[in-house]
Amino acid sequence: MASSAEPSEVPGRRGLTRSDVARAALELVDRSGLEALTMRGLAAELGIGTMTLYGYVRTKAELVDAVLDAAAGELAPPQATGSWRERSRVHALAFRASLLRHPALVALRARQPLLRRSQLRVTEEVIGAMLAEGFTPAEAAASFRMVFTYVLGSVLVETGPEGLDTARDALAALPPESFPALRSISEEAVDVMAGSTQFEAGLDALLNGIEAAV
Amino acid sequence: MASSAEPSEVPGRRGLTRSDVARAALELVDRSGLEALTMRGLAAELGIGTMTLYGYVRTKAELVDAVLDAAAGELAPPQATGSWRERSRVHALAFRASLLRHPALVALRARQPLLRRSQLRVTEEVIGAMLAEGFTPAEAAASFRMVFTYVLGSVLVETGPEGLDTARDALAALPPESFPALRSISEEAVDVMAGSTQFEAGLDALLNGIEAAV
DNA sequence: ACCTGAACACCGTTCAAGT
DNA sequence: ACCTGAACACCGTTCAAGT
Repeated sequence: MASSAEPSEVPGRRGLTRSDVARAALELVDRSGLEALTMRGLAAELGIGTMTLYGYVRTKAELVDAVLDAAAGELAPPQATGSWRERSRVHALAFRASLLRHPALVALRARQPLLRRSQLRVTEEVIGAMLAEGFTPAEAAASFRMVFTYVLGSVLVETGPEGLDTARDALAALPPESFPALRSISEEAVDVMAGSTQFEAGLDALLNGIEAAV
Repeated sequence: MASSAEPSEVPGRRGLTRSDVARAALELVDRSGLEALTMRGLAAELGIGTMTLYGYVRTKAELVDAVLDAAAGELAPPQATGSWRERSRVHALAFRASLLRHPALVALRARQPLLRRSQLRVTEEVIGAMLAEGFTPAEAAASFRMVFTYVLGSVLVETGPEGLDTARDALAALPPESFPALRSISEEAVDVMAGSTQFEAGLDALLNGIEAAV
C-alpha cells in the first residue's frame, strides 16, 4: 500500500536511516556538485564502508532518486487559498524557490516533476480552483501545464551552464549588421534571463494571457 | 575570428573529419542512448583506435558539444517572414521538431539553447518583427523568452523519463477523496503532456496572451 | 545479522612507443 | 606526422568473507 505509514526508514543497522543517507548525499551535491556524488565518496563522507551504502539503497540510480526526493520535500509547498490566479502565483514562486535551492539538481528535477507527491498536492489545489472558476477540464490542464512549464524553463535557463556573463559576451560579439534587433535589445535580453523580478513579470504576463484566453 | 570560414574541419589524417566523428557519435546516441557514447565505443564504431579520437576532439566534453552542434544544425531553421506571431509560431514548431529528432539529447540541449548560432538567427528574426510591430525592448525580450521557454518545457515533459503510461497510472492511483479535481481531469492532464496538437493549442494560447498583454 | 575489503568490468585520459 | 596499446586513476557493483 502506497498510503501506509513509512516503515521507519529501514531501521536497525547503525543508527543511520535511508533519509540520513539521502540528506548527506544532498549536502555533498550542494557542496561539490553532482559529479562528486559517488558511492565511494558518499561512504567516506559518512564514515562507513562503500558497500554498506547498498544496505540503504539498491543502486546508485535509487540513491539519486532519494536525493531528488529529499530536495523536493525540503521546502513544503505553501497552503494556497484564493483564486486560481493567486494559487498559481504562490505555487509558481514556491516551486521556483525550491528548485533554486539546489542548482546542481535542477536539470534532473526538471525531468520528473509531475509525479512527486508534493507536486500533485499543488496540482490539485490549482486545478481545483480553476475548475471552480469555470475552466473546462482541457483549459485547466493546458493552463496548469503552461504555468508549470514556464517555471521549469525559467529556472533551467537561469541556472544553465552559460551564465549571464557568457550570454552578455555572446550577444556583444554579434555583428550588428546581421543582428540589429538582437543587438539593440541585448541588455533586456540578458536581464530577462534571471532574477525574481523578471521571473514575476513574465509570470504575471502569462497569467494575464491565460485569464484573457478562457 | 568567429566569422571566418571553418578551417576545412581538421584535415589530413585518415579522411575522417571532425564532423564525421560528430555525426557518427550522433548516430550512436540515437541508436543506443547517451550512456552508450563512450570514447572506446565510438572509436570501435569508427574502426579506429580509442586514442585516435583525441586527434579530433580534445576531451569527451568537447565531443558531446560537437554532437549537440550536429543535432542543432541538422534541421536548418526555416526562413520566417510575416508578423511576429507567424514567425514565433513557425520557429517554435521548428525548434520543437528539431529537439524531438534526438530525444536522448533533449535534456542536454535544453541547457544551452541560447548561444548556438542557428538559434541566434531565429531570435533575431522574431525579435526584429516584434520591435517593428511596436513591442518595447523589454516586452520583446520577455515575450521571446516565454515562447522559447514554453517549447523547452513542453519537449522536456514530452520526452521525460516518466512516459505517458506512468503518468496515467500515477493519476489513476490517486485517492479521489484527496484529489477530486485532479482525478476528474486526469484524462485531459495526460493528453496535454504530449502531441503536436496539444502543443500547438498551448502555443496559440500563449501567443494570444502575449498579443493581449502588449 | 550486519558490515565490508577485494576483485571485476567498465570509464576518461596520460604517456610512451609504434609506424 | 600520424596513430595507438599499455597503464593509471577513477567508476558502480558482485562476491565472498569478515565480525
